[in-house]
This record gives sequence, C-alpha cells and structure tokens, in this order.
Amino acid sequence: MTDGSRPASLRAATLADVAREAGVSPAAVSKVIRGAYGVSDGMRERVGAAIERLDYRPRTAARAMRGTTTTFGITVPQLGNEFLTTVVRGAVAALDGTGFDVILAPSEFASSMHAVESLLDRQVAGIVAIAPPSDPERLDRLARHVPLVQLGGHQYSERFDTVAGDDRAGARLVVDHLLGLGHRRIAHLTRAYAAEDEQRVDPHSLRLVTYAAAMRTAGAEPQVTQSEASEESAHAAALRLLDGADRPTAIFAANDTLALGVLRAVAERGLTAADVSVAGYDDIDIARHPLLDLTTVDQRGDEMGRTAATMLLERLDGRTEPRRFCTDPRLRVRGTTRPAPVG
Amino acid sequence: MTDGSRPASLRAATLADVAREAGVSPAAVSKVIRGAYGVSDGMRERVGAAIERLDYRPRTAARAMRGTTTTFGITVPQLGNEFLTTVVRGAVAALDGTGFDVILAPSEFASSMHAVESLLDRQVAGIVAIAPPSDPERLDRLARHVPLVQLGGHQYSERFDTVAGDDRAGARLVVDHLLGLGHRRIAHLTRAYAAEDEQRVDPHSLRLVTYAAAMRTAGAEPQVTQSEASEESAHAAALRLLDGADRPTAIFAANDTLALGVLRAVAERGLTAADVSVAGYDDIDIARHPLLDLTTVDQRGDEMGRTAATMLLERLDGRTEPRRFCTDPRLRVRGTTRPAPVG
DNA sequence: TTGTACGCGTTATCAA
DNA sequence: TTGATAACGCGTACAA
Repeated sequence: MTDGSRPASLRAATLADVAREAGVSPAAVSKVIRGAYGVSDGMRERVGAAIERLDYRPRTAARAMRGTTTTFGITVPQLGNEFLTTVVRGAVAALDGTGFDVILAPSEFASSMHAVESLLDRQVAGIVAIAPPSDPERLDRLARHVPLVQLGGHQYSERFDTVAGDDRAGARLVVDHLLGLGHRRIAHLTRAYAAEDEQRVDPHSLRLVTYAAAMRTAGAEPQVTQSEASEESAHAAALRLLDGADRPTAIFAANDTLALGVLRAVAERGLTAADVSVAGYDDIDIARHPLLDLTTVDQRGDEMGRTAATMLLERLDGRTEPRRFCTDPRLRVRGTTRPAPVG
Repeated sequence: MTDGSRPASLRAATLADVAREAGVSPAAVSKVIRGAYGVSDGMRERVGAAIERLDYRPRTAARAMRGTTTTFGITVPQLGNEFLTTVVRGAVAALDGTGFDVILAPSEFASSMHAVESLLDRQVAGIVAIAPPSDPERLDRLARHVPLVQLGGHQYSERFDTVAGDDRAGARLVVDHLLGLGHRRIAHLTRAYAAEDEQRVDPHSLRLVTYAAAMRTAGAEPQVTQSEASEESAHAAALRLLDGADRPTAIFAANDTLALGVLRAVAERGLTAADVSVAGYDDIDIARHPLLDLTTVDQRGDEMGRTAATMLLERLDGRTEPRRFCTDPRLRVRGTTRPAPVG
C-alpha cells in the first residue's frame, strides 16, 4: 500500500490494477478473463469495463510461470525455404480461431536442438521441430515435458509424434519417371550431409538411398554430387556436372531450391530441357511458373503443417499414444523433364 | 520440506534444485549463471558441475517476470515473402553471438498490431515491427515500454526508430528507366490497400504516388491496377491488363511477388519482353534467375534487418533519441525491360 | 564471498 | 457466486 495511485499510465496495467479499478478481487478478474465457470453477469460487465479503461492485457510470461500457455512453437531451420514456410503457414492456419498462438524460433545460426530448447524455456504448450538434428534421445527426453511433433524426419519414438512425407516413394516417382523417359545417365544433386546409409532417416538421405537403389536395379550407375543448401551452391555443383566428362542427360535435385540452381546452370550453358532434364522436390510456388515449369514432387507441406498442429491439440486433449503421419507424394510432371536425347 | 527427493527427472530442474545439489544458496547459482560479480572459483566450479548433472536450463518465462529478457521479437506479416525473410535473416545474423535470441510472430491471420502486442506480452527486450498497420499512436504508446523499430514504413516518431527503403527514389528509378526506354503506356500494379494520397506513408502508397507523379510530369497517363498480395491475384490482374483495350507496353509491379504473377500472365499470352516490359521491386533471389531475369529494385533487405537489430541493441544501451535509417535503392536492370515496341 | 527474503503477475485451491 | 491465499522460478537488495 505504499503507492496505490502511482501513474499507472507508464507501467502497463496488471490484473491487480484491474481488480482495484473494478472493486473486485484479482481472482474474480482472472476468472472473467479466462471465461471460467462461476461469474455473474454484473461481475463480467464491471470487470470488462475496467479492462477496457485500463487497456489491460494479460502477461504471457506470468501465465507461463503458472505452467499453462496457449502458444505453440515451431523451429525453422531455414528462413528462406519456401517449403518450410508452406508448412508453417499450414500450422498457423490450422490454429486460427482455436485460441492458440504460434511463435517461430529460427535455427539458422544455432543448432536446431538449441531452437527447440529455447522454445521449451519459454514454456510453450507444444513444439513442432522441423527437421531437427541427430539427437533423437534428447528429443525423446524433452517430449516428456511438452507435446512434440517432429516434422520432416522419420525418427519414430514412443514419446513424440511424427509428420513426414514418404521420401522413398517420392524419390522413386522421380527416378522411375526419368527412366521411363529413356534416361540412363541420371545424376542426383543432394545436400552435403546426406549419406547413402541405411541407418539414416533424414529426408535427403532417404531420397539419396532410394535413388541409388533404383538406379542400380535399372542397371544404371548412380552419380551423386553434393552441395550446400543454397541455390548458389547448387548452381556451382551443377556447372561441375555439366562441364564434366560424361555429362548426365538428367539431374534429379533433392529439393526445388537446388533444382533452381541447376536450371540456372543449364540455361547459362545454353542448354534446354531437350538436352538435360531437371527434376526437383517440394513443389514450391515458383516451380509452376511457366518460365521455369519445373517437374517436381508435391509432398503437401500445408497438410503437414496442419496435421502437426492438430497433433499438438490432440496431445493437449489427452492423447498419449504416438501418432505417425506420412503424406503421399505426387509427381508434378512439367516442362523440365523430356525424353532422353538420342545418342 | 515435504518431499525433497521427489523424482526430479520428470520435473525439469530449477535453480533451487541446482542450489540444493551444489550445497549453496539460490542466489549464488543465479550469480554464476549470469556471470555476475563476486563468485569464487570453487563456487563457480561446484555450481557448474551441478548444472551439468541436473541438466538445468534457466526458465525464460521466470526471467521475463523479473523484467529482463534477452529475446527480440520480429513480426512477420507474410511468411512466404522472400523480401521479409531476407530482412529477418539480416537481423538474426546481426544478433548472432550477442547473446540475444529472436522469435518471430507471424501476423498473417491476425492484424500485425496483434502480433506486436503478443510479443510485448512475452516481455521481449525489443521489437521489430515489420510494416505494421495504420495505428501509429498505439505504436507510439507501446514504444514507451519496449525498444521498438518500425521497419518498412515511414511513420516517424519521437519514441521509436525507423528503418525503411527510400520508396520514392526507388519508384522513380523504375519509372525513369521505363520512360527512358521509350515507354509511355506504363501501368502500375499495386496492392489493394495502396492509395494515391499524400498522407499515406506505407511503401506501396509511396511507390504509387511517385509513379503517378512521374507519369504526369512526363505527360503520360497513369494506369493503376490493384491486386491482393499473392502471385495468383497479381496474375489475374495482369491478365485483365493484357486483355483490356489499350494494352500497356510496360508494367511496373509494386513488388517482385506481384511481378512474378505479371510475368506468368505475359508468358501465357504468348508475349515476351519485346512486347511488354515488366519491372518489380525488392530483388528477391529468384529475380536474378536467367529464366526470369527480372528488372527490379534492390533495397537491401539484409542491411535493413541488420540495422534494425543494431538499433534495438543501442536502445538497450541507453540511447533515447530516435534514429531513422533509409537504404538507398539501386535499380537492377535485367532482361524483362526492353525498349518500347515501335508503333 | 555467501545467504536470506521478497516481489514480479498470474492461476488454482479452498473457504466464505 | 465471490474472495483470500499460496504457489510458480528467478533476480536482487540487503544482511551476514
């Protein structure tokens, strides 16, 4: 009671301020705000008016201290990646109107595990971890404290849910498509971290393994080139492929960003789809642009995001058994893949 | 003292747990964590070991309650917008290694004011509001409680800082370029909310006003068409332009996303840059792709993001006078703008 | 150098 | 239907 009338205009109004203004108890205000059971109409009205007058807003941090939050967190490993933004948009859209917020934790410069933990420290009500790294045990431990969906990987767990595309099926769609067009020298451009290792369950490794197996089955020699995530880097790698001996007649890029780099290299060398076919993965918006017209695989990013959000809501609703969701990839055949040149 | 030995494995360890484990006081642990003054080496060591053993992590929410946070928040009005992700990446990069985090609040479905307030409720240490809406007074009030940078608008204030591109200069670069190529029927495609009103200070309105003025000065008639933010919508609007009477020989799109829709429409109608020139704004990555090769304006999104982050740090460091930063736009002339067709 | 005690704003429990 | 009270985890005066 040192200073009940301090200029409350500067200090943002708290729940206690509202209670004082309305002449009721803090507990009552809290109930009104949360729409809890057991408040008279008169109470609701008076409190509402006080909130209005004081321009009061509940402090999320204080709520978080009590354990409950209405915010989900999503980690974003690459901000510029259109596929990921599609996923995030799907999740945000699914949560619209449910009373749940979303915050994004970019993990471009930190490890994506760090991003997950940063979200956890903020007491989010649930986490969507997009393509997190190689520490499934840690993820498993964290999932004891929060509902967690791992998106984009195939590391199954008893504790968290999983959303992914069927990368094996998708990669096979592409390779079969190219083989069907008569291509034999099909190169695969993938991220540097991907490995042809049956243990690996990240999307790019799965695509790589599937590609290599399909090639060998067809009696063709796999030809793998690696690059970093950027279009730049893919462009450089593609130039190496095109300028090297035994130039491939088709290049399967592990995602659309890489494919754009390949297309750039192809164009710069004065080649067209009649010379070198190009296929990508993700079906980002720009892929269907008639000037690019990229053949690619649609793995329904928006559906992934929607599903992940729904899974978190289900967990909050009491579900305890893990769920696994896999989208069915669809090949989008466009102009960048053509029959193999004869000879 | 009801249950000092409860299975702490499930409940995440708190600062008090660490203190107990290390046999010291909570205050001591707090000091060690923050690297505060006045801790012996032995203390630091013991506490460090206990933190390690218990896998302790400070709760951001609890810290926030005390008023201090090391997190900046950025609102993102459109997740798919490449220019915005460039800005965000710039900010994140600038904060790398400073000990400050970033969280993103998507405002796609809510008003962007709502996103700002959601960040404020989380007690972030500073906010970058990207292109917030028409309520500068409210923004001004909020800026009394947190360091705030308004990015992308030109609403100056005594309370918050501003980062923007020089939209007038940029728009003039484009229009002068097109006029210089001999174009007279230059249409402008802009967002529906933009208005030719000297009072308006949002980027799209500024570009629109500048365009219209430059056209009239040149004795040409402005022709303005509107669309929503999406490439889809821009595509439809462009088709209307191309199919209408008195087809323009050049289209100036207010940003690159819209320009992509225009390019699609142009391609679909069997036209090329020789028939209809197209220019955009932002210089997103894909614009320089040889298959698109879009003439556009680079307004240095990464520099904007970096500057905004730096401004927040400066505010935290004690600066109180507002700063205004404006990037110098540069025209990137590429293949989509050509001399006006004769006749 | 270390520890004690309190307060931040909210919600849940329980009593009135 | 309402209100008093006790946490939640952390940082910080202040005392030891």
